[in-house]
Amino acid sequence: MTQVMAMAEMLKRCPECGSINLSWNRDKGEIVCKDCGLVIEDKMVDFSQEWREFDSTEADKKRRTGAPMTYTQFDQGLGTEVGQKGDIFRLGGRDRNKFFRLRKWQYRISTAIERNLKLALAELKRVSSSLKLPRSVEEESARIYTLAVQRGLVRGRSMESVVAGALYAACRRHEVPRTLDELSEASQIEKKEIGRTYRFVTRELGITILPSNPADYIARFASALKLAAETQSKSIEILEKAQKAELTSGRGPTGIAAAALYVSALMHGEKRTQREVADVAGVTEVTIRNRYKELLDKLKLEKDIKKTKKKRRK
DNA sequence: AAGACGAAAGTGGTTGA
DNA sequence: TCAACAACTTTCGTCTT
Repeated sequence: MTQVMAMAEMLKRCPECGSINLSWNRDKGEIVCKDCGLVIEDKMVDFSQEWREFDSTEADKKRRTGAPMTYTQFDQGLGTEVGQKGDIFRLGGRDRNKFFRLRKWQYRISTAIERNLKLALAELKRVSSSLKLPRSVEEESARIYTLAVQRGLVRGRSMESVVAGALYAACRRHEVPRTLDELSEASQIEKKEIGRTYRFVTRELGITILPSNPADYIARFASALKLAAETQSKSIEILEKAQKAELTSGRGPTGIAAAALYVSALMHGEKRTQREVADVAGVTEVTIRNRYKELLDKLKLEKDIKKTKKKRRK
């Protein structure tokens, strides 16, 4: 018993520096150590169940309205079947005919959509869990997918690509950044295909997506590069300045985030090569260089890193 | 030798006629 | 539907450390 408690205690500590000063960003599925900046857990398990059941009596007491309503079940967890029970025998002739018709339609509609959704949601869960996406995003993407199926948007497209598109859209809406590359990796769908269906689905469904913010990527990239919290917050500062200087519009957000990180790493003497930063950000060194150069002349940051390049002549 | 830098050519997507 | 365009990539040669 004491062992269990000891383990639970350890989980609340940063494995890097031992600090207990952790902050948990539920929406992003990240636990961040406020002292050293390490992202301890961006692999969110499943926090959606708020009680535990030790036996069935207890389960019955604690459950409130049965299974939670959820879009990750094909019928949102609330199956409806027309007239299975005894109700029908209480109806007269005409009503009874109407009833049969309804039941037939119900059956047809549900089997067509249901078959598709069952498969698709299984796929969605697979991809989502391999990307360690938080539950809220999974829900959202399942909702988007369901809408897409109901509007017949899947016709002519592969189910998997629509699933990937829905996931990507959900990530963007929840400001849980995952790049197209990561989605592509997890779903085995080509990047451009995901992008295409993503645009198509969001346009058809009228989903508005805010342009993704480079700052959303910082925490994850910084953690992958093992950069200090100080460096991380500095790079966010840089990003804000860059935004004011209109350096961010039209550029790929990952490139900007990568460049900001690269610069702030230099400034704090935590040198990382362009190659390293480029790899975790999924862009090329060239892009980092371009952004980096823009940051330097537009924001006049030269003096801060002068020590590394002192006798450079134009 | 490895990293940083920049030029040139190619790719995929957006936009506007 | 097509062409112009911007952002980004790939590739490669040169310079710096």
